[in-house]
Amino acid sequence: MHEPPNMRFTTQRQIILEELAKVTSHPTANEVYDMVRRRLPRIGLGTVYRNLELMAESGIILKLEVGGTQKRFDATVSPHYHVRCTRCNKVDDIDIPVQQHINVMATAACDYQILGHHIEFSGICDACAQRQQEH
Amino acid sequence: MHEPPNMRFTTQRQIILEELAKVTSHPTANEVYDMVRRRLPRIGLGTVYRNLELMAESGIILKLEVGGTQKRFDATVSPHYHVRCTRCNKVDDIDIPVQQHINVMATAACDYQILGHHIEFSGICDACAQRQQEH
DNA sequence: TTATGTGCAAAACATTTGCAGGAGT
DNA sequence: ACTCCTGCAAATGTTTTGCACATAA
Repeated sequence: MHEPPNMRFTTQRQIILEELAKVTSHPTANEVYDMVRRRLPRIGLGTVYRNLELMAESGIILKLEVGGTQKRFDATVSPHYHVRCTRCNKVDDIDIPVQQHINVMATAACDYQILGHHIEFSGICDACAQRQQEH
Repeated sequence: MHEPPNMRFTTQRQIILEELAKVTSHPTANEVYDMVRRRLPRIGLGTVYRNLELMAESGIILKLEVGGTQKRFDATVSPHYHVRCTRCNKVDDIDIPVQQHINVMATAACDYQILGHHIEFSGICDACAQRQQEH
């Protein structure tokens, strides 16, 4: 495909990555923008989008195209899946060892050259389930 | 959750569903709009969006929130997964029998109440693979 | 008759892009 | 110096919404 482009080590890039690595949530571009703006008040939203995109392309971070309207970003690159709460839209990691198995089955089941996959679970998170019980 | 609302049987609704059922692709709202407009030239794009949303909520059709910028719709409700070509963005069905297995594993692996899941494979479709070979 | 649905246009969002100046290498 | 990057603002693309009129039940 593509070699990572000749990427410069700018303050903006560094701080975006640092802020993303600080959280275990899976923030949207706008949430990253808010976090980064506390340290770099003059940064532009476009810069955040451009850098998240670039870093995702070169595999430094993960871009999640999960349900909902906005894309989300994740500093954890190692393979894992995601659960999204259908009530509050929170996204969490989930780790089940089926990666290989599923790719093999998929390769057998269609005439695509399978490159990978992502599983998105939907469910109700603990907090939302309890809120429901309280009534 | 929710009961299907009291839904009327309108011409627009019927034709949207008919057109969606005609194709095996997974059209975007705008593509559905184009198909339907051949038969109902005065239909509004808003109407198409409202109806696709309503029918998805009541389980008549499937709304796919797959990678890419637009949502896609599918008249096939029975459980199946999807492959998306990373070159041309085409989406096809793929059927592998791992549904149960995966839900059970996920339930054990997190504290969400798992409701379901979707797998999106990414790969290169036949057409794009051949185009590459030709050079 | 009356709640729901429709067409139209505007609004709301999310994301991308053009450009002139700024900063890594 | 020479690119690549940034801030800003405007443009784009997708989806939602307000409203007055139409229509299914």
